[in-house]
Amino acid sequence: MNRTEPSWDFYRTFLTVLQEGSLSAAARELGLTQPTIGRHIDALEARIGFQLFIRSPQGLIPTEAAADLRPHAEQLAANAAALLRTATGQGGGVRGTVRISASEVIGIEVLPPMLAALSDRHPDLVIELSLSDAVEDLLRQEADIAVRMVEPQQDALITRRIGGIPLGLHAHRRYLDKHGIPDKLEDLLQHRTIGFDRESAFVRAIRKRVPLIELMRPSFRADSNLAQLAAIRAGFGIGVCQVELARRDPDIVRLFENEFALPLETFVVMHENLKTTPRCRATFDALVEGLLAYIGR
Amino acid sequence: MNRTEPSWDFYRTFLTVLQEGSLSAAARELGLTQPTIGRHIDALEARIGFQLFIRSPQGLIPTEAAADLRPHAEQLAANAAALLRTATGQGGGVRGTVRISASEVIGIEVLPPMLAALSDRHPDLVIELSLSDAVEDLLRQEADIAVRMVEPQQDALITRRIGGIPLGLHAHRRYLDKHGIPDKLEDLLQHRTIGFDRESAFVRAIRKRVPLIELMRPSFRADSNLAQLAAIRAGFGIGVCQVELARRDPDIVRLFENEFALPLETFVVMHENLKTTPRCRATFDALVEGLLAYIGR
DNA sequence: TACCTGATATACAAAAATAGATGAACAGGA
DNA sequence: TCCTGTTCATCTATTTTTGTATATCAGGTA
Repeated sequence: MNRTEPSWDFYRTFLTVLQEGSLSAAARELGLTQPTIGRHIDALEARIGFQLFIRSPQGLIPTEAAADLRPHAEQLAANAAALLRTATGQGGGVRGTVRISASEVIGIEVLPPMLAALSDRHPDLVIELSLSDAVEDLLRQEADIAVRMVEPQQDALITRRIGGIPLGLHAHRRYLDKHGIPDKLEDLLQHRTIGFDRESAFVRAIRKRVPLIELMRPSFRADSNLAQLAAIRAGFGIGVCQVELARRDPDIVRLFENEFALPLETFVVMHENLKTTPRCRATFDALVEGLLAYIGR
Repeated sequence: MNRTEPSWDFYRTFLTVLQEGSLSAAARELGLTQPTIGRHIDALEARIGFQLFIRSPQGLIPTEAAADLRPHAEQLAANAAALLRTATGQGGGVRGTVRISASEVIGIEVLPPMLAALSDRHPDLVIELSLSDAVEDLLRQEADIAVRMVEPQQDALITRRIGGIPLGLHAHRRYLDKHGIPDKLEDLLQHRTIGFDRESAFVRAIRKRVPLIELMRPSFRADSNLAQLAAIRAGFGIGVCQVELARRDPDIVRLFENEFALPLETFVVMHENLKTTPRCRATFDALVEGLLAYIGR
């Protein structure tokens, strides 16, 4: 076995081949050629002493060893991207790329106006939006700033609590005209409801507060809150969404305003390392300010 | 500004120059030549559009921009190293390099026999020991497995609680012969004591349990528990150390066995990604078993 | 079956990166 | 003051890497 460290570029090539599934596709992605990519993989395999891919005329099939290495390579790529972001953000003033992670609903329904205003104030700022709920994003540097619904535990993260975004039960007037307005919470069992596909921490929290949910059999299940919101807007049935978003559509009616109210705790989070970089500082402050205004403080 | 991503090797070169302080030294470190290193830095600077170093005949002085990029580059290096570790550990069976992080005392006084036994069982296993108390190590992949005194909060970490390592007040017989054995806890105020230099979470925990400590003015202060242990062994005065370590030296006497006993909670921690890799699994298990035996279960 | 499109592997030429040698600038010590 | 050891910058030859062109193979489709 060789003693020298392989070129870090080989790792990038390796990851791209994993992602693309073939030497040729990776070559297109990286702006290199297929023989070059092939040589990189050959060199890496020679160095670590194991085969990473089984070559076939249809492409490259990753071996188990390659799969084990994949998370490391992905993290390497995330770090390299983060480094490049801070590098291009250098030079004083708010400039460069800031990468924000938020849930789908927040990222699509809530943030855009705030980000537009931010962009107006800082023309040199490039905003990337990553829609994801994974809390790990920040630590793995896949994002600079995150809007999260659970409070992060890590010391290395700077967290600003925004408060609770009010959630409520809603349905479109079209649905209610057809199926009637439920009178008591128990009536919900007779209605078409919109619920979650998989069990998540958030769902468990709802269940705890409103045990009735346990009994409901949603006719429409989706993990994506955005899809649920779309289903409500389409008059599919009764579901949970942000009160503020529902209010935007005059045809959406809030149900059981007194019986069902769930505040969705919200936090803006940033990695400590980034607190001095102007672009992150400015974005962080803008998000905090915008979200505070959004929940009506 | 260029659009293409720089070679990841440039990041490695950049970090090495930061660490070594000169192009020439970095070249020696990396097994390359000084002109090559210089070209790498030039290319990186051209790409990001900022000067990273001020060249001088004494070496390269990093600019502020370079300092901002440093943590990212360091993490990149840690990830690359982690990737290479798992890569060399491939192939079934316990082989490759495992990197363990532990506090100084644990790493020097407690772990070595366990690690020796582990190494006997698995001759192909290479063990790296990193002495540090930083909890972040695992997430940043600077270590595969850690022995920690605080329970980690992260979901991504696999944690095994070992139990409390008993701590106690100790002094060397030589000291006691000269200065007398304190009769009551209050007498400690008249003695030479060994304490911490800086305030840490651990120190605060001790203070809470034994308020008397608050009043003590240690004549010997060190953050390093190892240095404190050495001071006790040298007969400097009265200090806190692991009961088990003190027992090894027949001339060290435990004081106030009933009045002062502090269990030091201990955990073995591993990143979830590594739980299937044989070398980490075997090391994790060996550490858990060894430490359980150490605290006498 | 013939043909087209995708894939990898190989041979050779072009391009790029590297090493080596040399010069100039600076710091420290005799 | 001069010598020595360090640094970085520059120029050129060489090595390495990459790209181009081509061969080969597998799987659809007319």
